[in-house]
Amino acid sequence: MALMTIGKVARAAGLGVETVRFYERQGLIPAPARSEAGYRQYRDDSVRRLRFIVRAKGIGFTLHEIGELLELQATEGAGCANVQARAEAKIADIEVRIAELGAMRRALGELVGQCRGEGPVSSCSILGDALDGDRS
Amino acid sequence: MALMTIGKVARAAGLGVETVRFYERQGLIPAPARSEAGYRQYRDDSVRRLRFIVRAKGIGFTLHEIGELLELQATEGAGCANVQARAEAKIADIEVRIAELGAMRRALGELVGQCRGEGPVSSCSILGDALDGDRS
DNA sequence: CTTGACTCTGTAGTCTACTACAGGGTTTTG
DNA sequence: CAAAACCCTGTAGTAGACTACAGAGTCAAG
Repeated sequence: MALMTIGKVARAAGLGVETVRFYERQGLIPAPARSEAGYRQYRDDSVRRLRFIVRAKGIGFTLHEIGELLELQATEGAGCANVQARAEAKIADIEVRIAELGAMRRALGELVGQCRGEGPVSSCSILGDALDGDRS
Repeated sequence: MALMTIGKVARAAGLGVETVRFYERQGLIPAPARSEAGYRQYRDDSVRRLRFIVRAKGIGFTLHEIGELLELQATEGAGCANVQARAEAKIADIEVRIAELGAMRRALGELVGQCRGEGPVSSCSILGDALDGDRS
């Protein structure tokens, strides 16, 4: 399983062939070696990289942000401080998202709790309250 | 501050006028009352609703999902069980997102930890490892 | 009472992230 | 050794979420 065609990496990563080529055009994955006939030849670390992209996308990162995350990983020797700073910024970003998702989950939890049975659903405005209440 | 024009709600919510009209077309906010001249007249709860949309969007919900969240809140009396089920599904959804963001944050944290100083950044591949390692 | 800021409807353009051909060559398999 | 299944490049179309006019009416300050 040393080298595989685009169809195989795509399937392994759960993507379409066109999407893999698209990611290559976007610079998210490096252009792979080519066979004599011009076929792309991938090694299995490409699958890892593609899976990473899929997961990051699922979490809500844009392709551009994913590109940044991948660069963090790739940046060689020099600019370690830079890499670190960017990683920290990303972490802060993620923590904000987590906190806000937590607030939303709590609000929905309360909604479910109060909705128990067949009440008048009048308290469903909790949702809005809990979520737009504090903003500072 | 009983009634305001679209420009004012837009500014209060941190959006453009066109975007507010767009959200109305999409059914995310109700069509407001109109002045004699046909101007939209908003009450300040519109600002809350718009801010909710902005925040939910920031967290990574699509407009469609936001519409669903807002419906949960709005559904009157009947269909409480339905509302509950949908809220629970949304909670499960949110928890998955939180977990994945947590994994990503931990991975980035490790990256930052190891990158401390000015090492050769060779260990930066942690990023990939931690994130695509477990998938079952 | 004019001028500039604001609003209206409606349509069209932009950006992101794909997705789908067209038209052609290559590899594999029955 | 065909025929199916793949791969190639390049272009164009789609869906979501805006964003920007055009052309016209309205309101508020000086």
